[in-house]
Amino acid sequence: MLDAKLLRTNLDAVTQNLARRGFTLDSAGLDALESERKTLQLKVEELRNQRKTRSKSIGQAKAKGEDIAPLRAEVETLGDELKETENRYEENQANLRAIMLSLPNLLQDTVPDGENEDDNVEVRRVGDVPTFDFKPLDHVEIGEKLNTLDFEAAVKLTGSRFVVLKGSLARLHRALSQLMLDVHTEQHGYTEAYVPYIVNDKTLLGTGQLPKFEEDLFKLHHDQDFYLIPTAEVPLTNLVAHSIVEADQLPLKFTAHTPCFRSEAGSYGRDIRGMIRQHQFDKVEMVQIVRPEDSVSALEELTGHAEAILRILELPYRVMALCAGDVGASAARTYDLEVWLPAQNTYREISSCSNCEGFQARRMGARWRNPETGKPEPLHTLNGSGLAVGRAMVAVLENGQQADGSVRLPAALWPYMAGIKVLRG
RNA sequence: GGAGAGGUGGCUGAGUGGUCGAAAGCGCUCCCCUGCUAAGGGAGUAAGGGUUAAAAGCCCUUCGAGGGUUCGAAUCCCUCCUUCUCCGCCA
Repeated sequence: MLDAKLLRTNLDAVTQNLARRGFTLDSAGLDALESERKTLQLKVEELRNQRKTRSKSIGQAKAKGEDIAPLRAEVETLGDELKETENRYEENQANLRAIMLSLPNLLQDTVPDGENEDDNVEVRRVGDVPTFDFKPLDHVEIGEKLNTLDFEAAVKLTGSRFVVLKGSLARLHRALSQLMLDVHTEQHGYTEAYVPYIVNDKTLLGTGQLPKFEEDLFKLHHDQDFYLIPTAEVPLTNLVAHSIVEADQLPLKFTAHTPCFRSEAGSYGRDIRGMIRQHQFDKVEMVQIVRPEDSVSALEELTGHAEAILRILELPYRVMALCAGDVGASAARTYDLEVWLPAQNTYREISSCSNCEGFQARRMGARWRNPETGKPEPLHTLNGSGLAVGRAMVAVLENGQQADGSVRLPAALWPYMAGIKVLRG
């Protein structure tokens, strides 16, 4: 959510900024709603004030034993007018709120121009792309040879876009998430958290998945509005919802390994094959809660933390600065990490690291007490994958494959694999 | 799932349908006193919003959430959420 005051005082600048995303803000309509708001709010408050003072005078008259009947009759009509004005005010508020909740975040000036992912800007490239003296297989074929990847079983159990891992790949999947968690908690200063995988609608509103992106979520049949989490960003970031954090507590850094559930409603044609795009996948997530003045550098740091995992896994990757048209609605700036996948002969997204500034904080009511002003102010939130576990496994398999169908594992994984250094069928 | 008792400010905890945004205590901040320490005295101490160029001031809202009764609700009624105790069930 954007700062309502900014919208009132600087609507043109907001409109221009959002236009970079390709988002058209109906500034005239918003302006009209806003002036209506002002009128109605003043009226409502005036009427409430009258009712309050007169009701008090009734109380006083009663205490003195005077006749209160005429006073009561006077205030009664006031109530009707108040009710009517309040109704109009509430309707206005609901309209304004709906618009406010649907506006995306303002972009930082450093975000490159562009319409879609083709316009993203490569920031750096790390690691050497492996060369093979045979035609590299994709992870599906590798998994079949290892006899550990079973999509048919998943179809039987559930349907498409799920997977069953067995034996060494199930172990590898677990090893990867353990490694990531250990690095973030032991080397990067994150506090590990275990969180609910089901959250309510208010929590999803806080981080910005609702109300606009409900079709991407799995909703439960339940008497409350419960959803499966699409990312641990949701529960982790909302840990500070409706609270005021003392300055000396910042920054807060949380990490969690969770499954993520996405209906991916808008992507039925894409990545049909393999584990790249699933309804359920595991991810180790990092979240930072920081002072506003620290968020720009915190994004660099957090992105570095995700990169560290790729380096440890000896995977070649590149860092992309998302362009204006590709930055998610809650973010002010985003880096994607893309890992090299030999079978696709390209880099594919494996992490997304975003600075959401005060956007989520305002939705969540998450503030810190600024020592300079003594007042509670919105804090800044950041999140990033560190990393998507399934895609990391795909990358390890494809980059480590050998001519005989075996897979060489990076040394960092050996302790987590009971000493196994090479996967064989 | 069944029965019962609660949810009040940073915390503990009073609260009569009317002057209650709310006693008191703790904590915190500032000041005074005390030659250190300890103790004592005084003042202050919620959040959100509006009005304003901004501030001051003034006003509105908030006692778990949402409805209702009433001229007036922390207080009465209804629904929901949640915490605790006992029973049942279960990992």
